[in-house]
Amino acid sequence: MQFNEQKSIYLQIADYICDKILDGTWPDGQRIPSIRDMAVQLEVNPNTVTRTYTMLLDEGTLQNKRGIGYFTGDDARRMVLEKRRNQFVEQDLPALFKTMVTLDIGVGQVGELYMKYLEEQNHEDK
Amino acid sequence: MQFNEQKSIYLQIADYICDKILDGTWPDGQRIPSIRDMAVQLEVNPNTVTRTYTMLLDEGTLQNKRGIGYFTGDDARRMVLEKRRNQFVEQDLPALFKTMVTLDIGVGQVGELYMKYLEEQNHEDK
Amino acid sequence: MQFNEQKSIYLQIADYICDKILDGTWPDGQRIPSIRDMAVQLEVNPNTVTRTYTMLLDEGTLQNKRGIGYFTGDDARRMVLEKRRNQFVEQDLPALFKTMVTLDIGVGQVGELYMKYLEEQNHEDK
Amino acid sequence: MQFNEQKSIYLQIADYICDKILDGTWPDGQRIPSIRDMAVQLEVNPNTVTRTYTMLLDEGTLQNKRGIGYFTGDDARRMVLEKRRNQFVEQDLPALFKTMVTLDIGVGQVGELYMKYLEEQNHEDK
DNA sequence: GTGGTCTAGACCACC
DNA sequence: GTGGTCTAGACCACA
Repeated sequence: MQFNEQKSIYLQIADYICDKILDGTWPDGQRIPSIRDMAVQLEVNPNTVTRTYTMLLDEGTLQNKRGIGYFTGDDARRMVLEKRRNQFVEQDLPALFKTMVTLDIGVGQVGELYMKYLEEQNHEDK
Repeated sequence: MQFNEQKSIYLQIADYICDKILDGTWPDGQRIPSIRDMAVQLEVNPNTVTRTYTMLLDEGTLQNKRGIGYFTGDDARRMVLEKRRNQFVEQDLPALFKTMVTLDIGVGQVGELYMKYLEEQNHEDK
Repeated sequence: MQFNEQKSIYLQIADYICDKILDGTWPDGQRIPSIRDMAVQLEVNPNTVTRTYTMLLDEGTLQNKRGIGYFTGDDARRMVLEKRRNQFVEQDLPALFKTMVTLDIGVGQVGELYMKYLEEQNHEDK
Repeated sequence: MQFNEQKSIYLQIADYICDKILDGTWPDGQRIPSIRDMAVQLEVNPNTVTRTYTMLLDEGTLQNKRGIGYFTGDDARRMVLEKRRNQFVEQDLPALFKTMVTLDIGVGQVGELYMKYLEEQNHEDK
């Protein structure tokens, strides 16, 4: 996996896991790869994965059954969705709007770029 | 000046300077406060300001006359504008779009929130 | 390590590292000493080494794996060679030539001095 | 006048003056511009010119007649020539030779570049 | 363990 | 006065 340089790796792993939960790859209560497997797969240090799992455990996004492994939480999908929605509306959007004002970029232009984006995604999926 | 905890101080100072350049407070080629003055004004260590100035010097946003002081670059405003625009179009927007798709939020809703944002700004300015 | 007084220490450390890369001591992609180790070894402050490493990182001569350490770049040797060659051909030689003209010293004399230099080096190596 | 960023301005002014002495523009004992005039002409701070003049005064390259002005020394040309020759043979050349060895550049290549250099100079002079 | 950042304070060359 | 460099020491996030 390719990691962004501007964000901690353990947080990027958390995003990766939440993506899987959101898109249905890992339904609520599903077992997820062990720390060791995940570390091998993502080519990172096991300590880094541990850090991610611990954080998501504290949030309730993951649960741990001793000696068996890690599982998604029983209400994981809803929680992730809500967390992201809050983050989006309260943090990301205001910052974005501020930039739009500074750069004098209107909603119209953003809308056009969005259409272009959706098109590109479609092409890639095919 | 109040600094955000999530971003390095020296980067926030850089943003602060670029804001000044963008809004016309410091036109192209204008002298800006000396390292010491800026440090006193922002209540940070001179070394931290030095770091910011050096970075912006390397970028070309600032220039430097020995023994005299730092000045905004001869083409500073355009450079900052372009830098921010690129950042917005190539980094911020794609991230936004990805989130919109994941959270199933449409352009319409974002547009409404934008209107609300502009309104709030208006109230604050009054 | 002994440092020259006429040049900044951090630049001399950079030269030192580039020498190691050029002579094959540190092949491309090789891990180099940590900032702390290098600082102890060269008897300078870690901040000074940090400054060197950061500069070479920006150039691409070094690369960096978070939490692990610094490494020579994947194409470090070629880059250093080219950088030095450019410096030589575009800066050093023209300055030399200008002086030769001013002082009315011909290629022949320089050639003789070069031979003498090579001889001396030979004696020292033995 | 355009100044190099890597060398102090006052030293570059000294070089400029020595060049004038060497090429005969200012013969031995000739009056040279006042500090104020030189500063205006070179677009630098008078203090900087003062520093240059003082240094050259100490060396004997310049002399000062109180209330009248600055003059080249009575033996200025020979002194400058000797100073430069020593600098060249004892400092510049060895450094250059070392680089040549490192970069594996031979006398032959340098000779060719020298011919090219002389040619370019000829074109520029015409 | 690693690097990244920040502070405090000092000295220097330079304009 | 200006910036450039260096030291000392500290704290933090990260792997």
